[in-house]
Amino acid sequence: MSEADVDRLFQAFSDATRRDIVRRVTVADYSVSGLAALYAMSFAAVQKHVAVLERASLVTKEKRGREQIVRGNHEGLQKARRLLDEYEAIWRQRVGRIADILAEG
Amino acid sequence: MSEADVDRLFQAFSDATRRDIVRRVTVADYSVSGLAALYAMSFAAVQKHVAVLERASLVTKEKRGREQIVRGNHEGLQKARRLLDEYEAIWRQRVGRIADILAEG
DNA sequence: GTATCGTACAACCAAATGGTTGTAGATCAG
DNA sequence: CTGATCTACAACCATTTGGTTGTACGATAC
Repeated sequence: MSEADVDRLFQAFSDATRRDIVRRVTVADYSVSGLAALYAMSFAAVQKHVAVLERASLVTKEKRGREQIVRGNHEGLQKARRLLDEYEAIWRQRVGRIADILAEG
Repeated sequence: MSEADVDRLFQAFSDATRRDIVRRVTVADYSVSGLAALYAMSFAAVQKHVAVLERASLVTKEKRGREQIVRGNHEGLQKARRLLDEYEAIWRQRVGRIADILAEG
């Protein structure tokens, strides 16, 4: 995963509407217009949010008749979690070093 | 934590320079100018990145003489991880429901 | 066929973002 | 005291972001 991919991933999570979309489509299927009905903004605005989530691999779209069904994509979420886990690991290493120093002294 | 706080948190993570700063200051102490020396951009630009990280609770600053020491702040990182864990939990619930339906059928 | 629905996409706009330079205030070294 | 260093912050600029409206087109309903 490139740095640009990571940028897209966290940037996608940095908007409350998009986080809400991710939650909704993980629980149930929604068409784009079904999602748009939930928010106080235009259809086109929601469409753009979905596109941002799609580029970040947090959501997939599947055509069904004239509708486009949006579904949660576990892949993107897992990537984000693994990344934060790496930072956590760096922290634990630091804490470990400090503990070692205290043990020596 | 407000939605705006979450916005700030993920937005702070959505830039490669800022992610690198977080890694660095978790491992060792850096002054702002010490960090600035690492990147091909102006001091002021790095200063702004540090400010973004500070508002997101991913970093703290502490004055030491004329320097400002930047340190990693575990609090923000933990918050981010917990948030992603919530999304993961929603996923597991979904997978569980599907498994139940399959078991019934 | 015609009207409607769901979607895509372009054009536009205001505000935020990520960068710059320049100025000014503290603090430290000599 | 003087000069160098570290930081803060304002002003500015180009690009991106998050929103809007309008247009066009495929799929569905009647």
